[in-house]
Amino acid sequence: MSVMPASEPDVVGAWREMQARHAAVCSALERELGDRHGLGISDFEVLDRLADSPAREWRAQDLAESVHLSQSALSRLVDRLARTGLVERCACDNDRRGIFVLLTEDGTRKHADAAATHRAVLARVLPARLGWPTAR
Amino acid sequence: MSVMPASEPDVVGAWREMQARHAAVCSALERELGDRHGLGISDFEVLDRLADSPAREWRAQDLAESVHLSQSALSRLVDRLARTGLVERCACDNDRRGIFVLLTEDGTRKHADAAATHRAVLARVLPARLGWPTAR
DNA sequence: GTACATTAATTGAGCTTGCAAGTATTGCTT
DNA sequence: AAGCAATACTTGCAAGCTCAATTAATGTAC
Repeated sequence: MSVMPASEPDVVGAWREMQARHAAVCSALERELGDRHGLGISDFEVLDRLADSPAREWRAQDLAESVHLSQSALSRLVDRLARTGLVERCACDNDRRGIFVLLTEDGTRKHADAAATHRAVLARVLPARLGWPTAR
Repeated sequence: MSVMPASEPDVVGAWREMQARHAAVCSALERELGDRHGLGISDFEVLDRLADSPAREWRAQDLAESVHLSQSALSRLVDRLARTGLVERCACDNDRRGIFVLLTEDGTRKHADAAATHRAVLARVLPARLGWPTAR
């Protein structure tokens, strides 16, 4: 089967395992964040970045990079979050091309609730396969 | 900030790192498999499962589970691959609800070409971050 | 052997995403 | 300061995905 020298790590096997774990975590997060809080994964990630920040605000482009989305996807995601009142767009006076995205009070509460679910899901399903340094 | 006991592994940090790695690998694979072979990631995964199999054929449902897609996504994916002649649908006589998906000659060649790119990309970008047991 | 639940695949509808093009602003070069 | 490339965001559009409903075949209970 394998043509690769035995000294090479099985990079394809590692990738398949990572895909499996990633899919399992995403599907669990999507379901639980969705059912319990009405959030998608990307929604949560954005709220989470904003909540991490002392000022609770980020430049749109930095946010996009941080959550691994294209600028266009992030723009529409912010639309949706703003429409439900969880974030606000805010012009930035230094550079009037850019915008700040900032967490509202509602967004802060929503994030606090969802973060508990998020951690619980991760703790349950992330280490649930062999091969990962599950610690302790 | 963190409310968790210090003995717990940083599951959120591990998840963020995994998302970053996953995104990097997917974007590199998407670009290179697309540019060089006209395949998307899911396309390649399906061809890869078929090529692995001694009979070069799989039941559609097993394929869906193996590549972490819904039945409907797989059905349409097989449509696309069949339309370009890389796989064929084949009724299975035991259970006439099901179908076999089987790799054509063209599909076999396409897979062999693409697999080289696939391994090269994985070897380049998968271990390219710290924290993974990248092996000796 | 007829009715009913279950399973396999397909189809319809809606959503999220990325790419490419468009708009507005900034900054560099002359 | 005028022109032009680069940057930040938004919008049009097409691709791919999931969920729910549908169609077809199987198996089970009576």
